[in-house]
Amino acid sequence: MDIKTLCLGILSLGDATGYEIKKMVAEGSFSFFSEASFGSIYPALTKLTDEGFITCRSETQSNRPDKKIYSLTKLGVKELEGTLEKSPKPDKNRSEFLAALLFAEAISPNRIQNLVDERIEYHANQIKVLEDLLSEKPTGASKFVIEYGLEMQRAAAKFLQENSKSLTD
Amino acid sequence: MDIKTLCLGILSLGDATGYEIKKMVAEGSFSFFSEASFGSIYPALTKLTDEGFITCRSETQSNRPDKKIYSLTKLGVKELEGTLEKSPKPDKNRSEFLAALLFAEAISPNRIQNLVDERIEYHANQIKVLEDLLSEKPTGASKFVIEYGLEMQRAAAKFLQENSKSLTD
DNA sequence: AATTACATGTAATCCGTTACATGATTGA
DNA sequence: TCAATCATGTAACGGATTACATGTAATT
Repeated sequence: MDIKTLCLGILSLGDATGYEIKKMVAEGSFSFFSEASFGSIYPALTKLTDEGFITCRSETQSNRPDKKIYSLTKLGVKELEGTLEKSPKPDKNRSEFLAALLFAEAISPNRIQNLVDERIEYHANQIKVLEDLLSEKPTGASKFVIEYGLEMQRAAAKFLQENSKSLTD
Repeated sequence: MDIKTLCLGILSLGDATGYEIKKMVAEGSFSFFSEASFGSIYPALTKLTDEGFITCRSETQSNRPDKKIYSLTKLGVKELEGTLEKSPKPDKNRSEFLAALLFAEAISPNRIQNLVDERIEYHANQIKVLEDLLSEKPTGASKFVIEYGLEMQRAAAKFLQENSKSLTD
């Protein structure tokens, strides 16, 4: 999913500024399947405005740049609908941990137990973050996505705990 | 993980040509956490050779370009060891499916059931692919990684089946 | 007859990050 | 006092994909 679609989608949930979009992508339920920096979000919003998919109104502020609040237009809704009709692309899961396991086997076998231990802690952290998000009582798809993430983290942690000994002996 | 490290790691499992590395990354147990195209693999191998981390011997073939078989050097082993000492970076999981769910809720709610159905089929396919890999009787970390992937796919499919109704009502 | 597998490599292009530029306010 | 939050935006740079270039042999 490109950043323009991501912005369109986030704006479908409500008006927002570029700064707010960045925050949602960095911290909210989006953070588990997407990333984006200011350097890509701001230009995307400008382009989407030029294309007529969103509009922008400015809110004057003292001591800092004007807030630019973006809203979806009817054309933008159509565009997003069109995108949603297409089948989502397969997931991209990139795990340095799994790669490290494969390579450590030959190169430094004594590192493996260590990698697994670190990983279990990693999952514990991820679970904590997701539980915090859940405690804010999200509803609908948002809740579903967070619970999905939680389930995946728990399944991964469980698998590690039950099977890691097969790696070290 | 950058492509140079990926090549180094794959070569730690045994000598290989660029073409073979590409195949492993596209089809083997690597395909579930990494990607790379010829356009990045060939230049990476050239660079690694220049840096002394791998060596290259050519095998003449009739009717097609010489096979260039790469091997890790001692320096390359050290380099890989150094990389493995560092903690792996957090996973990157990008799922257009999850994003589509969040956005479809507002824009085309009647698409949701459809998305979920497609997704269940997607998992079924992934499971088939992984089971095929398992049927080749891998061992060690390779087996572990494939079983890990299987477990994740099954957990995802199960979650969907048990919770998707909360999305549509 | 057409596609896939084999086998390597370069160039154009895209997409995105990082760093830079600017600057006030609030909390630790 | 130092970091973080708020707020936008551009330019340099990097990393990787796609398409191009070349050509045989086996399979469908």
